[in-house]
Amino acid sequence: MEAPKKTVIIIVGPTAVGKTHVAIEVARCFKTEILSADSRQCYRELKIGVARASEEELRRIPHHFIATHSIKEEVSAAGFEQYALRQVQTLFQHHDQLVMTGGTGLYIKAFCEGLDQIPPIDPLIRNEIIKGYEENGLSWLQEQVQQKDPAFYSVGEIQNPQRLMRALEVVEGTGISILTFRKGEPRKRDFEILLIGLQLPKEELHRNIDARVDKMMLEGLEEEARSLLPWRNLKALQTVGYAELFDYFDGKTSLEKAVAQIKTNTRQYAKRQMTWFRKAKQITWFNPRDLNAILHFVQAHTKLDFY
RNA sequence: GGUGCGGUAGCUCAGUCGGUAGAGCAAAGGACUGAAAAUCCUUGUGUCGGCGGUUCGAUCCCGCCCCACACCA
Repeated sequence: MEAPKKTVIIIVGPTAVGKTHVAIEVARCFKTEILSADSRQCYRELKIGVARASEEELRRIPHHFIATHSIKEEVSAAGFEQYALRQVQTLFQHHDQLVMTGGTGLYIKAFCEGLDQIPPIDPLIRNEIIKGYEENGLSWLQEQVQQKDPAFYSVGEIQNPQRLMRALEVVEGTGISILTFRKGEPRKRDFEILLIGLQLPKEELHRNIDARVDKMMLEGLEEEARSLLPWRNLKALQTVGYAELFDYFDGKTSLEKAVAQIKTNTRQYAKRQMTWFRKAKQITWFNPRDLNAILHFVQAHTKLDFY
């Protein structure tokens, strides 16, 4: 008899839809562990504002990539891919199924299909580019890219500073266009992937978001944000729930308005997540309250692999 | 009660020296390969407070009314 196929059950969906709860129930059902795919919950300094699972939940089911990094470290989609693949190999030694959950679509894509390999870029180059952009603005960036990587400039998003800066650092660091690295061919993985999407009617999701933001404030988000104020410029703190409170600390708005802004920005974030996930055709969608349906679905699919 | 200022998009407001209007934000849709809770792209939205008058034509000018705010009494 063949060994059972290893499967990663991936649970995706917009923020505040109820991924954490469903993931824990699925993991409990299979007596397995959870690998988070969340670009902000991996930072140990961020807790309330990123809706990290509770201490009790984390104790009940082992989690990975939660509070494992510092906001001072550079975490990226490519870094996550490496981390997650390594983690999965280790965990598969004791489990046939693993649960992955998170709202960062790019991280999940990186895990499932892999990103194209691009050589590491000297941080000095990156810093010079950031400095140049901050001092000279978008038009300077555009001129640089147009000059050094005309191929990218003609097809890329030339209004998007982040894309331009990446293209620029790659040509400067490697001597060739970022386009030549982009094969876009999905990598083969030696395990099965089962994609589950969680979805709620928009009004209900918005109510969840509002309620959760209010709860975060009661739990002390303001203090958490205040303690992180010195690091506000780090990439990890370009995050909904913190950036708005920094504005309040600056005296730019009232606390009430800052909280309302957090709710609005969270709704916009959830919308962007849905835009991302909707185009992934392999996802089977469920209402997070239909736990039984989800468990049956998972069971049916993992059992098939035993034949 | 009087005087002043205002009532224009879901919100804040700009504007039309009379030819039925526009920004920002919100919203909706989309993109996404080393910042992705980031970043970027696209797109509406209207009895221009109500009723009359003048005019070929009024959101704009005039009259009355309603509402809001401020000041005076």
